Amino acid sequence: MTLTNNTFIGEYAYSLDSKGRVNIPAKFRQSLSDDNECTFVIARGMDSCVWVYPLIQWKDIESNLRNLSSLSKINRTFVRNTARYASPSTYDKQGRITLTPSLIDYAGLDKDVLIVGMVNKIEIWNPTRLDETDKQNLEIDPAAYDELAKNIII
Amino acid sequence: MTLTNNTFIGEYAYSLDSKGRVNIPAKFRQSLSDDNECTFVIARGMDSCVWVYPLIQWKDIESNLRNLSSLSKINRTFVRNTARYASPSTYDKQGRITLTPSLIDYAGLDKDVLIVGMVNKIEIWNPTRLDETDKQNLEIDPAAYDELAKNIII
DNA sequence: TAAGATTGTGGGTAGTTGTGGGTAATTTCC
DNA sequence: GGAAATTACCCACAACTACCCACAATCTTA
Repeated sequence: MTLTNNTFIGEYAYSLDSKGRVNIPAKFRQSLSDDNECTFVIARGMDSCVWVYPLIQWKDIESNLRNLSSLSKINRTFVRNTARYASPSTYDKQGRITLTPSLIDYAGLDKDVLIVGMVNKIEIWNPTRLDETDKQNLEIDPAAYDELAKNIII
Repeated sequence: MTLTNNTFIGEYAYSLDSKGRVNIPAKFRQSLSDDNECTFVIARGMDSCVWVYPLIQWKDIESNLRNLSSLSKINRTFVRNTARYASPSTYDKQGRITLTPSLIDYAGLDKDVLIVGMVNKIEIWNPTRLDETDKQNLEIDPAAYDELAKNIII
């Protein structure tokens, strides 16, 4: 069975080895379209996790960044913060990508990691941190959910 | 793996040697298209860092500058400030470009430097100064930042 | 149920990359 | 014109990365 291309759902408990490699779940790899050339772009997530984009998805972001003139200070800051911690990573014959030490540190990753499908991208979490984040989000403003409900049918 | 040509992302901690040479990260060199003839143009950044453009990207900028009429004072100032400190630099067999003493001084570069991919160009920073700049940017108007983020799906 | 294929994990090796320094060619200045 | 300084080119080494192979656990299929 195959879902839509470049679409990721589900959760997997995998491990990060001593060389900073994590396996990308086979189902996720199968979902990757060929024009991605087996490559993801890893970046800082907005929560304390690692974001993993399919290459072509990232190229979209990149072309938006390219159109921001560096004359404006806010543009420079935005481009820098976005591009700085991003890097491409092609998976090896075993299906693993290599994370940078900087990202491992940022997300506080240890041996055991949780890989979460986020539809258009993938998140890599330290399980403990995800628990904590979940707890905080229980207190989410119900009004915000209502606002969201206007935009999405579930 | 091949990303888009002349596109630079990621952050690298490299060093400036006694001869004023810095390595251009291998990934950045691989991204350079052939028509650049292994040449960058180095210039003063708008923050206190060095900007490094691929040659053909710089040629674009030059032709934009050419279209600014010198009748306007702000144009004259802008063109002068941009052109004045710029100079081409071809990398050697080890992949290093040589910075001018003037630019090293301007960016306050020491032995340890941080190389940052800014999509269409590269920045070379004194790590301490980048930290300071980051802190100042925290005070940036969040509304303006959000506005920017709204137009880019990340 | 058993055999085969696939998937996740660990480690070894060869090639690449970053860094320092040396030498020859070129330029500058007296 | 010659000496000094600067620049460009080359070599060497250490650290790192990407690639390869091996194995065990899981899933699939006959």
